[in-house]
Amino acid sequence: MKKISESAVRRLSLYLRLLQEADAAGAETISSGELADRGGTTSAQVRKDLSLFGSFGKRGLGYSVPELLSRIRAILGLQTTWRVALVGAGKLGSALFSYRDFERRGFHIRAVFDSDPRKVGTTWGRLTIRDDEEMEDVLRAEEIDIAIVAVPADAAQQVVDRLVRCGVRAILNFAPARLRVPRGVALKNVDVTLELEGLSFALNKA
Amino acid sequence: MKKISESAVRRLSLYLRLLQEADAAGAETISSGELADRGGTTSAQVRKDLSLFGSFGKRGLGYSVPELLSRIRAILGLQTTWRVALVGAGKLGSALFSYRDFERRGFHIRAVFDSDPRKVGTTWGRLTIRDDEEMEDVLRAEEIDIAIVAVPADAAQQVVDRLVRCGVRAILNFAPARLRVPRGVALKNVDVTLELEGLSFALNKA
DNA sequence: CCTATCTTGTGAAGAATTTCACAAAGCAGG
DNA sequence: CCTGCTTTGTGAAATTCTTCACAAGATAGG
Repeated sequence: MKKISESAVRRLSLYLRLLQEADAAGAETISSGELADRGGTTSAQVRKDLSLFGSFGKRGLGYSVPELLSRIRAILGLQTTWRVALVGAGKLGSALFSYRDFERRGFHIRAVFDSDPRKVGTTWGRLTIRDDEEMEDVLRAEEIDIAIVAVPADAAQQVVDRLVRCGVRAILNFAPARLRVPRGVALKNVDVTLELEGLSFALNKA
Repeated sequence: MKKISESAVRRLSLYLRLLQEADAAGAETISSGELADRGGTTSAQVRKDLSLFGSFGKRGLGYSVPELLSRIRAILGLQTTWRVALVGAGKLGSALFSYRDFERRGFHIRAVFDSDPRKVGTTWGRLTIRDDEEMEDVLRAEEIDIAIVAVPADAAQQVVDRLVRCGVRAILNFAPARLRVPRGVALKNVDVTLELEGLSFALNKA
């Protein structure tokens, strides 16, 4: 299969959200132009992105909202629910844990870890915070697919190494650090400072 | 001046962090190759990125760490401290508020807003949470440069409109929504669900 | 001063991504 | 069934971004 660029995947994710909104608003069909307007891109871009995976529209009519929804869900692998572990039970971990949107979109948090003995054993909702040392057992028992790393930067590489050793193949990292993972492990970074610096650049330039 | 791509700016931000690490480790000079290795890119990319803004290195020697640090800081506009407002005093807002790294990097939170009357008036450290309605006065009094939006998706556009009306020209949005801002206002989105969906795609494909 | 060794800065080549533009397909109305 | 209007899917063109490759500057050692 062709190589799909990261930006194309991001846009698919965006289209998915726009389609959900259109669906909730009762729309039956939607055109590439409408998707483009709402998503801040161009109709040609929308069609190109979709054409990477097949042809889902009807000429003259546009796309069926429910069909395109389910096509994109299938492309993104969102038809199963993913089992997620959260590493780091600090403020950020807590905020992510109680963010209900994940659940709604099929990302279920099944385990929480922290290395601080004062936190280990306390409960968050239905979950008990486990010690980092228990990671291997818990990850395998819970069949975790994806890990979210919300620990300080200087602990992040160690945590990631352990996750990889335990067989986790997708990691979302919030620590401001450039992490090494072996080929075959997907890693995404959310780096807020970096985004703020991007804004600083824009302000500085203007 | 040439147009600078968003990815180039992100990389500069990354180089800055790597340089800070190298500086802390006592390095006097660093080569494009070393920066590339640590940053996961190539030496040619590093040199191209830097060459967009000038020539800061010495042939045969590499770059002076302190000099390159201060050059990149200047490029990114990080020599002043930026005055930041946080809109939304929920869990995420709270986590962002207590993230000490922002302060250290020159982003000072000077105001916190929420629309919930039960939160308004309570204090977070040295700051009192203000009502959204007070935004205009407070933003002008505090000379806010950058706003961080951490409110639910359905409130985000309204908040952004108000911020823009109050003269804010840089916004970091955490709500899962595609927001409209007029030309001249810089907007960055941090969208965790989108990143998770990217991981889902990677897992699904493999 | 001369040679050997680095490493930068940068045109030019190459790759990837986005935009253009249009034939083909579908519908509506007569 | 024909005409007019719409919107897709997609090669080709244009643009943007990355990598290559090498001349030229800088140092060190003799």
